Amino acid sequence: MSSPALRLTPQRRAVLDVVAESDDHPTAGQVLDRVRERVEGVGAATVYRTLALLVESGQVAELRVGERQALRYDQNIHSHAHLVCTACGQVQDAYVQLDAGALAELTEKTSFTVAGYDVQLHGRCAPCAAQDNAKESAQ
Amino acid sequence: MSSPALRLTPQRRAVLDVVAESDDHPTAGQVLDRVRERVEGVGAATVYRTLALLVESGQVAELRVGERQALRYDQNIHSHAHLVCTACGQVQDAYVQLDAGALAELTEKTSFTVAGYDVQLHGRCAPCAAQDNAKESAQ
DNA sequence: TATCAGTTGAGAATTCATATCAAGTGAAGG
DNA sequence: CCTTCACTTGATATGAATTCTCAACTGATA
Repeated sequence: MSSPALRLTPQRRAVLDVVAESDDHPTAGQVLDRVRERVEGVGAATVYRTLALLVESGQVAELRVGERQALRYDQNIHSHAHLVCTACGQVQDAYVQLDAGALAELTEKTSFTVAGYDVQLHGRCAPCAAQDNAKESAQ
Repeated sequence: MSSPALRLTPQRRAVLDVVAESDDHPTAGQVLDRVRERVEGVGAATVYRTLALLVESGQVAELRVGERQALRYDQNIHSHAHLVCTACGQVQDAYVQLDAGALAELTEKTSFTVAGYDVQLHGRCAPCAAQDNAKESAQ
């Protein structure tokens, strides 16, 4: 019952690389596209399976964000915040620390073991906000 | 072009009531089940439509959380945090404020207009944490 | 070289959510 | 009281994302 011999196949290597090199929080579909640019004929199932493995082993973070459903993947596994533009759907990283004291207090009060957190700030990115203003004054 | 006369039908009333009385962040499917306990034969489309209306009018918050996909709905529309158990998927409320100063600084640095935020803390709820420990010592 | 657990890709199957559309409903005016 | 018409509804079709199934493939090991 030692380690179950996980193989680092070309497909897995490609998924790993694509995620590591992406800082735009790609969806599984986008990862699939990018993987296929490197290795021909990779199946969707393989990419989904590999992403699940990476998430399970803590090498990649899974993000649920934006107006629509698709999950997104983040190579930054440290707790951090995401700025989500509700107009264009773009997601960018941000750093907002939660107060450690408040977290400790929370843990004590709720007996919930906090492993990490994700702060999602939603609003408008600069370009979309500008566009909004333009539209508003045009009316 | 005055108010488009939104009718408060029995179906809508039921959805409204169900959400207002639920503090477990039900998914749309769960809302549908609960609504059907009150009003027979309600269609799924009606519940989805009504939930969308409620979200749009700001009476209900939409949550994207948990291991699986389905959206969840929250009758608590004030900015608050959610403790998400990564083992059982349970979601409970928590109160963790973001530092206003940090937010202001962020807005300035990124020119991102923040409309609101959602803090998701993930980890294990007390029962699941206990189960983990039990399993671990059993090995 | 035979074996076998681990992997893969195609396609089917699921799940969640939204779109379509004909039929139902009720308020307002005649 | 009856007609009209905008608003609703529910069945069903549709669509997107994800997972499942399974036969074929691969490579380390005996």
